[in-house]
Amino acid sequence: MSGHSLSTMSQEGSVDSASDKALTSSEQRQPRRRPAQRRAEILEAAAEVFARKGFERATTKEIAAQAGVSEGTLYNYFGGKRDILLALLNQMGESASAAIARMQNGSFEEMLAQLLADQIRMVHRRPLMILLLQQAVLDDEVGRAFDQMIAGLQRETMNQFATLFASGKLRTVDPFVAEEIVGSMMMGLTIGAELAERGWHHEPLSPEVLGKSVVDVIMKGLRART
Amino acid sequence: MSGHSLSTMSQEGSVDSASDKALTSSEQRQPRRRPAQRRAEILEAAAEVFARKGFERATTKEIAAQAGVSEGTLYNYFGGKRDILLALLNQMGESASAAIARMQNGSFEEMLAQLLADQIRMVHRRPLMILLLQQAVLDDEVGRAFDQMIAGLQRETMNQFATLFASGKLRTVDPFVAEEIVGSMMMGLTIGAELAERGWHHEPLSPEVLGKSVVDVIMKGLRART
Amino acid sequence: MSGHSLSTMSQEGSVDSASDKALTSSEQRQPRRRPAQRRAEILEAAAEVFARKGFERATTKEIAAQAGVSEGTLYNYFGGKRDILLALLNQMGESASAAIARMQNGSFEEMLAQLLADQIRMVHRRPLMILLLQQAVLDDEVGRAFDQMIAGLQRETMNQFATLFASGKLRTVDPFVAEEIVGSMMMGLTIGAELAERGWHHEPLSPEVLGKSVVDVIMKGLRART
Amino acid sequence: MSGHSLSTMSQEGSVDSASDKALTSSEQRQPRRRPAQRRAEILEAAAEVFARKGFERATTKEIAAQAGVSEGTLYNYFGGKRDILLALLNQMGESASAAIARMQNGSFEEMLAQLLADQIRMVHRRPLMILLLQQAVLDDEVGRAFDQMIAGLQRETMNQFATLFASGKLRTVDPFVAEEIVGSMMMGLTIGAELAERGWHHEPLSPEVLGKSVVDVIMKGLRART
DNA sequence: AATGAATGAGACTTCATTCAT
DNA sequence: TATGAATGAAGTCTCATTCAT
Repeated sequence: MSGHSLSTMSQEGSVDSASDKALTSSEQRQPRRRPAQRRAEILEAAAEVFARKGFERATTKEIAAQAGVSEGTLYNYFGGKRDILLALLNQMGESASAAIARMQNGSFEEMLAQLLADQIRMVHRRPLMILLLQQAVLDDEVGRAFDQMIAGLQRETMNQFATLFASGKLRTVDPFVAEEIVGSMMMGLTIGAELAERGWHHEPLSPEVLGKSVVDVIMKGLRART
Repeated sequence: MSGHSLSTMSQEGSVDSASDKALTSSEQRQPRRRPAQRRAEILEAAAEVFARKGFERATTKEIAAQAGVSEGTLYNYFGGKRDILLALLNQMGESASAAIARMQNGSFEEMLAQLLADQIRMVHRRPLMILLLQQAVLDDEVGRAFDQMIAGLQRETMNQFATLFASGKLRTVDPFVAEEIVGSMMMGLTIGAELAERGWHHEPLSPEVLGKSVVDVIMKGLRART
Repeated sequence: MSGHSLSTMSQEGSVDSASDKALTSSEQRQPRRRPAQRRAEILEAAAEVFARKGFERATTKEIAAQAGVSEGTLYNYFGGKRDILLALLNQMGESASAAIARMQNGSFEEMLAQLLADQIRMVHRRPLMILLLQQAVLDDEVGRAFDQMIAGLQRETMNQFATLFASGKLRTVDPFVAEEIVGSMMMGLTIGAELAERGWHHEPLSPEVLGKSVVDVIMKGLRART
Repeated sequence: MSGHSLSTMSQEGSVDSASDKALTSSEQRQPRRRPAQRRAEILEAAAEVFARKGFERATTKEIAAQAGVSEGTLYNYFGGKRDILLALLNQMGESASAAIARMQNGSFEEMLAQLLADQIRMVHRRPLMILLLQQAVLDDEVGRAFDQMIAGLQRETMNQFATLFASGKLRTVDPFVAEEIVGSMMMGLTIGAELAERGWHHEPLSPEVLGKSVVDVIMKGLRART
């Protein structure tokens, strides 16, 4: 995969199970709360606002309101708006790593299909891929964090490709081209999923069906004999 | 193609053949100049600044400086910053349409490869795909313009797929899935090309080679018999 | 003089003659104006607000209001609040230099008396010495500018002392101590003048009388034979 | 002395003899401690932070950290940041009074020299004179406290001057001018000492040497016959 | 008595847009 | 038509102070 590929950052799981988040704004003052939980709430709120408004147009005021805290409180947990984005990115990176680690069993095809499905689920939960791409490209530090987030995935697929090549099961395709194809496909489908999630034209295809079909076509194409 | 696909918006041709494009800001007073040319210069400058700073962070001041005009002058040609982006998008849409119209000859494979190569060239010239995606998603009017830009391409590929299906040359794959695959691949490769253009990790692959290889793999995969 | 001495920064003269400054706030929009004049008006307003509120408590809003412009306009002329202070300091430094250059004639006593009187007049016009001391001590860049402002004066008095010593007209006092005495006296009187200007206890003494008396005492003290 | 003169606020003595003063912030939980001591620690910490950052830029957070307590605790001992400054000022005033009371023996010259040396030592320990001047000028209540701090000194020197005049030992100089000279000299030297303490240019002169020389020159100057 | 999370007013600054020249 | 000074709304961030624990 070639740098722009993407990861399997899925279920954060642990963090935002708190369903009592929505204590919107009526209390005088937020009661004390476990800092880790408050932090997670802010991240969740930020994800929501970022997805809706983009990074620049998302205001700290709105993030705070969404999180049900005052604006100043944000700065007790994060250095600033940009830091919130970075924290979000790291959080996503960690769950991506966890998801990859959790996988490692079936065939290459199955693995790819699963990665793809994870991507699509992730984007369903947090349609932030386009925003992250944009910020990664504009802000070096975000870029680095974004890179790191996808590094594991990239390493994994590359390893698998190496094995397949060694076993002669792929026809003569430049392995970098193969990598590029798979990576681009993932990126493209992820973007597509985000657009679908946002109501762009078509029904979102089921992650499982789509993942399986796409991988099937790609792998058939890579294996085909001339 | 499924809504998020992308187009062949390539050579604007008309606009920047002018070799005096790089008149960044030195002239004392803009000599007489055809308004259309002035407009094109502003668009060119805006594309450059948008690519470098993103939409929100690009300031009208910087665009004006890059175009070698004063800030006020921008408003003699465009309604505002957002209008400049829309104009840019329309300009790109028009050249995409022109490119598609110019094409229509070879096989489906050749056509796809050419579309892909066009995309990559376009992104090389104006690495704005990520920005446009982001703005399209955030701003309805940009979204509509973006959609329109890719509509022609989408229609065209869909037609071709229909023909292929009718001729029984594709194996049993849901045509929407096929469309999704091709569209996603294009989107993914375009994003990849923009990232490469911005120095992201790998050498940019040659548009021609990449286009051909990718299309070959995809079509083989779509044709393969079970 | 020993580093903390101070200068003869007096009449800016040219700049703020504009008596039409007080076009307080009724117009829709400030008409165009010669930038240099607008700049000087802002400096004048800032001096006034700084003197009244101190640096930190002076708000850009109040400076703008005092100058009769909008807040944003400040930033067309200066990089920020701190830059306004630096500009003020430089302006004062320049008039101090000019005042010193204009002087160079009479005896050492006359010169000192004149420097002192200048100081007191300066502080009468802009009671900013205490503020400048504080900021010079807290902010390196202000410190440097402050230093530079007094460098000329320091050099001048040191030269004069050297001459007096060479001619044996001063009794055996460490020249650095002499310098310290004169410098401290100037600083102390300047502070005293600022306090008086601010209504601190006593009537402000006339610059001329005070300058003459003080210098007389000091020089008598320095010349006295054991 | 003329209002702006300054005092001999020297060794607080009682307060910080405690050698555990430097308990910056390491203890886990403040063990039992006499409230008066805790108060003194906070004042000490505040002095340090005020000297380093100025009054406005000193944050309660930093003062608390420096004192090794939590922010909230500050408010158990003081009404607020401003109150801490006032308490500090009063503390300094008290030790100044004590120092004056302790003195009263030698000649006028000796007394002046000692006052001066005290000043310089005080500023060495707490370089806050400039800050206090600034705040005294901006805040009426601080101004009053500052005034009170120097009132004793002022009274004392004025008395001495009256005696000297009565004895005909001073030549015909307006007693107010004499007072102004001595007061200004003290203020000037104190400022100079603070600047030196802060690394401003020259080596700090020894308090004793400087005090003696300065007083010698001044008194000679005041005594000189025409 | 001590803590430190929460608050929110208000500071500085940016920038798209307007409009007198 | 071109200019760029002026505007002011809105954004990010700071920090003294409060108060539940």
